[in-house]
Amino acid sequence: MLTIDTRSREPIYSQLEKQIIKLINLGVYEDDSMLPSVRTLALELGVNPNTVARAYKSLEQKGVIYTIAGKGVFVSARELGKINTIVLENVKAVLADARASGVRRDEIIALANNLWEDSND
Amino acid sequence: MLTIDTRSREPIYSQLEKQIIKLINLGVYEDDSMLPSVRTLALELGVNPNTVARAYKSLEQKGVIYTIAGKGVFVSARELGKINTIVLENVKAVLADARASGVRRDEIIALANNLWEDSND
Amino acid sequence: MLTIDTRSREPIYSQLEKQIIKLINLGVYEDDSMLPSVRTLALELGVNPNTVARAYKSLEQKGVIYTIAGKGVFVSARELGKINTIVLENVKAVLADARASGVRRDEIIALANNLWEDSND
Amino acid sequence: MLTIDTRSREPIYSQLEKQIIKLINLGVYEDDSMLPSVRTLALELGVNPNTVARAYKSLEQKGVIYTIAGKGVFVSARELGKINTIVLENVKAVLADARASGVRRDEIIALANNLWEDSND
DNA sequence: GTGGTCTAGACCACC
DNA sequence: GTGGTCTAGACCACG
Repeated sequence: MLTIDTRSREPIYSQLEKQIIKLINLGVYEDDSMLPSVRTLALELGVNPNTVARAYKSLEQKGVIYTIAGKGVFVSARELGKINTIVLENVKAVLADARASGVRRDEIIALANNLWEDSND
Repeated sequence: MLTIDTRSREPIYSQLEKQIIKLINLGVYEDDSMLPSVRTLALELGVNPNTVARAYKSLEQKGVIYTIAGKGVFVSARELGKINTIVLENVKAVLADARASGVRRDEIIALANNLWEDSND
Repeated sequence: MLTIDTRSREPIYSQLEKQIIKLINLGVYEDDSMLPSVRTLALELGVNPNTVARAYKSLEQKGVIYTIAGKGVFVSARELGKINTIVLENVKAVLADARASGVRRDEIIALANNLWEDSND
Repeated sequence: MLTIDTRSREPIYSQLEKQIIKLINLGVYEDDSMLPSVRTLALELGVNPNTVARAYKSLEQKGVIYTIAGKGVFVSARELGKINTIVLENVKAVLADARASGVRRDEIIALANNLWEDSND
């Protein structure tokens, strides 16, 4: 389910964060269900447990998951698009950057229309 | 003209790259005009000359500028939105990711309208 | 009567200790009266019997309760604010720390008034 | 200046956080001055650099310090008792605990008066 | 030089 | 079994 690209410049813990957010958002991980344990996921991905723990901890601070020491890590009840907000913050930063580089609004909109062309939302 | 934020998380050389791209994109630096020398710019911004050199080198690899040894650094002739393409590639990747996480098109458009609200393009 | 929050960061056995101390302090559990058995309480709270036993053992070491093998667990005769002393030791250490950090007395008093605002003691 | 107690149950990184907050609050570390580097402090205290880095990172998230990668860690400009607020949060949690254990308000106030007896604030 | 990331272990507390 | 803390290293990016 989860995959990482060790050759990417993006830190592994950051890749994990994004993917877990995605899976929660898509409903693959349901509310209050337990996520893979730190050790299990680390073994599965071939990375160090510390790296997985770091991703989990960061997500906990964002309120996406909660941990019970000695029990496991669980999905927080999803509040009204809370996770969406997190994802959009990232997009916003990139768009602000693009704007600062001289990109025009219609270029962004064209890009969005292109990417979402086969969907109705 | 050029400013940097030493406290930002973004590397200085990267900030420089973006700003120079923007200025070229806006026509402030015209085709084949000379950019400030490494030493001049470094002095002006109070940063290490190596940092400026790095930004110039990276821009050269992207085909945005070219250097003539002993002469200076110059703006490459702008081909149809070539620079834009570079910037937009990054945006596209992020948007594709957002879509995969369940973000809707209208959320992106709202974001774009918000960021460009005080401009006409 | 006793409740625990399984999601809290505080260990369950510790939550139990505090609550039992409170109930004794308030006179709900009177001197030499018997506390619920380990098994009963564990069943009632839905926690592991080991966890309840640990709380009881800790309280016994503090002299708050005593056990008679084969009989049950009982409340020790309360000596003049003995239990309070245990709790207050912890508070004192934290307050001393706060003072060393530059916190003023009136800030502490305001905090206390705030927390006890709906009570008369 | 900074000391740790490796025998304490309190995590080293947490001890460091508190002490650094204290020193900043007392003005020992001034605004925008650089804190000891991760490696330096780790060597000085005889702990692992990761442990010091963890304390710094946590303080950064609280807005107490800021880091410039490759440069160092610096004290954030102190805003109106912002740090005080952090310290008081800790006190508040302990007092709430004490209240739940049956401690009365006047006991806390007596304790405060006792600790601050030789000061006028 | 600085901080950031990561590995490969270890021991502990909790349940 | 679980997560939390910590050590002793390593390599990288930045300036």
